Amino acid sequence: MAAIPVRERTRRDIVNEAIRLFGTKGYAATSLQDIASAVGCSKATVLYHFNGKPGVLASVLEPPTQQLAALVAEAATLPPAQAQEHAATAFIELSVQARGLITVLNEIIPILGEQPEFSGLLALGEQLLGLLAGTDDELELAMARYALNGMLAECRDPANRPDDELRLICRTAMSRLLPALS
Amino acid sequence: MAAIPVRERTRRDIVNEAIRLFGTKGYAATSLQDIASAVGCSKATVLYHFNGKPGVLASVLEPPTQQLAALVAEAATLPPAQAQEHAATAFIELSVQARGLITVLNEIIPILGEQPEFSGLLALGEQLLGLLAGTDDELELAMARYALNGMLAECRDPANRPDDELRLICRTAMSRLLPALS
DNA sequence: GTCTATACGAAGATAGAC
DNA sequence: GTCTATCTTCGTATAGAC
Repeated sequence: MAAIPVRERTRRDIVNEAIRLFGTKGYAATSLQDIASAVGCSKATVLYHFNGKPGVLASVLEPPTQQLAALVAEAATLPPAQAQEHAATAFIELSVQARGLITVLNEIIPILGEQPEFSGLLALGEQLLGLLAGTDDELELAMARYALNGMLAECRDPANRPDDELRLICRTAMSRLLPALS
Repeated sequence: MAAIPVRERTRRDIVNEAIRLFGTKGYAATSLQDIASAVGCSKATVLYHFNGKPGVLASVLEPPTQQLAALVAEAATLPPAQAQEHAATAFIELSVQARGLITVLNEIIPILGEQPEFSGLLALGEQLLGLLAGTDDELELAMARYALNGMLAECRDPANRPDDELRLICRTAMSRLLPALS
């Protein structure tokens, strides 16, 4: 097999440790020194590979962002009613599987709008809201936002809840908030 | 009229500026130096009057905490069905009126459990969940949590939305999530 | 009692040697 | 590409003037 370039190897190690630390201790409570120590390098090395702590965060959130983009893209190919159903089901699944990072997402929402690195994620969130609401009505869009934000919070609350229980709760709440859902 | 003691005057000034700054910039983004500069005193003076930055936050959150305590106490005197209705209506009103601080609350939720100064607020939140759910059923409790967390997030989202619009959204979401509500 | 001045450790970030 | 050294600012703590 081909050798992995040193550059990519170091970057990957940093991202992996950051995922682990952000998911357990949270974003704010994890220092660059924590990440550097876990990887076995210096703070300066982390900052050489990434554009500050937000840069590390952006790389950590990249995979789930890609998954969300795929979700939205696939829903766009469906007729409205099926698009709503697909968005709801797939987003619940995505959230349940990325629970650790959803906790991080909750933490950084207040600063999400300020960092241009996350404008893509914000835009995807807006598209998801439209898909879930299935209409342009302001009140229904608000219900979709309620559902999304409630889900983000629910993924955080009890850390060790069975996935199936979390799925049931999220699905029930979605069905109640969005009557058009089956 | 009686002269205000210097001690209380300084404390009040600090709390008022902290409320303003926390509400606009957020808790983490507001430094003790910011507060001290706004008041016109030194950092050390702030720390003389309050037990660190969390101490300032505790004083800032004290009025809404008292209001929440009053809400829960009054609901406890009512029969179950009316208690649920009262909890929902009064909590929506409390949240709408304290929007700026609700934003702060959202920000500090992850660290709320670690600071003993806020254990009272956490306990009140649990009691409120029980009142809203109106039952011990785990799923309905989760729906109440969903409603509460969605509301906290909704109070944050668009800063300059009319109060009445926010009330309607919160009320609609609560009614859908908690079918026992009228 | 009330406040100013000062100092400490840790954080994110940068500069420059190797 | 990685390091050490350094800078600034943060929260925090203490000594001492008034």
